[in-house]
Amino acid sequence: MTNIRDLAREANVSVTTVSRVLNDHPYVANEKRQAVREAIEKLGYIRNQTAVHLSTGMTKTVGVMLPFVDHPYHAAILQGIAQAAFDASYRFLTWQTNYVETHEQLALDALAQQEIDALIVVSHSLPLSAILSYEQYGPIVFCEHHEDVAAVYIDHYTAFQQGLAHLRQQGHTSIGICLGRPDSTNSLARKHAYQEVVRDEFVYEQTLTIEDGATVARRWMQQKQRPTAILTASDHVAAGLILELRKQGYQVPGDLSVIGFDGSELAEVLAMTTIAIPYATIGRHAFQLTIREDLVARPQIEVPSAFIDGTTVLPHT
Amino acid sequence: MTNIRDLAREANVSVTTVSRVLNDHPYVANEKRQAVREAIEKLGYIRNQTAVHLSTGMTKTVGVMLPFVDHPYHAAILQGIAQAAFDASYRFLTWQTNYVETHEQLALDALAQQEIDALIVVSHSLPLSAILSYEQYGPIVFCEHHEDVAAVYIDHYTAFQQGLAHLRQQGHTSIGICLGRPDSTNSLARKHAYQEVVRDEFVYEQTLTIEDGATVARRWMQQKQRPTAILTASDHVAAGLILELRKQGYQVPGDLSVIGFDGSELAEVLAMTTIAIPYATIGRHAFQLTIREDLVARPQIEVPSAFIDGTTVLPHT
DNA sequence: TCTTGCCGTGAAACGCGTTTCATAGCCTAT
DNA sequence: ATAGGCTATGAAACGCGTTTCACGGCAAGA
Repeated sequence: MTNIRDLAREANVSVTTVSRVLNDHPYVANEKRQAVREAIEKLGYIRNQTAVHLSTGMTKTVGVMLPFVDHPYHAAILQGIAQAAFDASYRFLTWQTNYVETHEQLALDALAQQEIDALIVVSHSLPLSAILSYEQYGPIVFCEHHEDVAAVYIDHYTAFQQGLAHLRQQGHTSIGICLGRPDSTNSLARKHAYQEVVRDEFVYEQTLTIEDGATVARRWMQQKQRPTAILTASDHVAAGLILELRKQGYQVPGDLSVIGFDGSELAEVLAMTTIAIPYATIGRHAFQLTIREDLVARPQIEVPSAFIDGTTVLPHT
Repeated sequence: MTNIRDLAREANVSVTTVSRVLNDHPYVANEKRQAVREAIEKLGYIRNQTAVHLSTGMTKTVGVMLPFVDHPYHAAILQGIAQAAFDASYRFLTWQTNYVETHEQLALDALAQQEIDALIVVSHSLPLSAILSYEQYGPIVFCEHHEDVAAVYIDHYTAFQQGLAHLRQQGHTSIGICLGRPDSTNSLARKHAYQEVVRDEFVYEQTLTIEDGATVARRWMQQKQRPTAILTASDHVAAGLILELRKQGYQVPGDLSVIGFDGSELAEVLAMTTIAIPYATIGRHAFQLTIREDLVARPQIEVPSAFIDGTTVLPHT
């Protein structure tokens, strides 16, 4: 592998000058610049990025801590990160944690070990304080709302309120909700909005996938006391719920009104009533925060959700 | 930042000994090992990974070139890669290329610049030869079948044959297919299987998403000459097709039989007839190939597809 | 004419962990 | 008694690009 010292020798200049040419520094005479370029061509030089990283103390790489890369919600955020990182000539390393704390720890270690310049935490299981103690090593941005932390988030409390308000407006009083991990930041906000207005609780927890939605459908069918409407925490869960019910001969929204959450393609093709979340935008903002100068001020960005009226809610009679 | 020279001074040993302790090399006396450990503790030393990378000439990182991180098919492969990489203590960098050649090039550059040790090409737009010319810089593994290239793939020709055979067995003679990018390796194999047995062609191209499936439905509804069955290249396209048709009052499989492709959760909840592909397995194998000693032999791994009988195909009468 | 100030260039230090090579003590097999 | 092998340790080289600092030259402003 030829290095810049070889180039310097070949072009009869110092390594400093070679470095300047490589980095487009202006203080290089045209003939020397030319000579260096020829040497690069002749020797087939390729810059060693690792050496650049060590020398500059930056890797131009951000880490992403997220539980699953193949769940639609997380993948959508990842896509936003990928796009913004690309635009800024950054790369991103992904830690798929499955919510296992020791795996999350590895992403934090990478930050401390200067393998990444900053970390985006999409969702986590470790306590917030444990994560924040690594802020000394580099910027950490969250995709969930926490006090006094750099974050880009949607207000799940208000979003759920919107959904609940719509159902109550349609005359529903017996309303159920599907949540993901019961103690996640988002679930707590959702449950909060729910418990404020609902007397008889129907809470289905641990619902993340289409299959989980189908499971909720089966549970609902067996219940003596049933809600007349269900607000879910994801379009996929809602889709599983709807499709399983229809498969079993029930009517949606005739027998059960359903509201999704995400605003995915799946919701669109099912003409589902849902709450749209701009996930890619969250990812983009999250990345941009990591490279923002004023990150020490721990900026917070709230992105809006949008209620989308579809055909999976009917007035309760 | 304290470094190993600080540690050496603090522990009264040489940097070599410190390095040995850090790497669990056996030739270190217990007292010295202990002294170094105490120095690490006292000074709060954290290994600089970038320096390790430069020194060893390895990054323990593989690159993944793929068009989209948020499409189910690619995300599923990514998930397999993530898992296998994790198990081997590797990391992975993702290049989301959108099939733009200049973006694909960046992943190749990263390989040449020693930013990654190996590259997994999930899907590409650049000519094969252009990609292979970078093999001199490190292992390259494909997730598509190509002659004389390290690859893990499924036989799309045979998989499609299976689907077509099933439809013909059910009496369908007027059969359509949905393809993704028309000239991709996979599409060509599929078209090949199709054209071998079908006389009147109904080929719907550029179908990748649920929405695209809905679009196919609308086209189908307007056609005078219609196929009685459609074989798709993804469950999502099939789902869009099915749901849109049902929304418009058509019967699936009464009016149109549909076969999906992927074996996704979505297919399951729709009880869709489909062809299951173990995408995560593909990802895992692909990663494992990158670190295989005998990669120069360009091993090929074919993973099997499985026909799944569902409820979206009826005999043609 | 003298002081600034910018241009252009290079030697050397810097970032930091790993690895090679030489050295020395000690034990075992011959 | 001696050659060979293993343990233990450190100096120095290595991987390689960036950056600081010092210096000479030249032009513009005082």
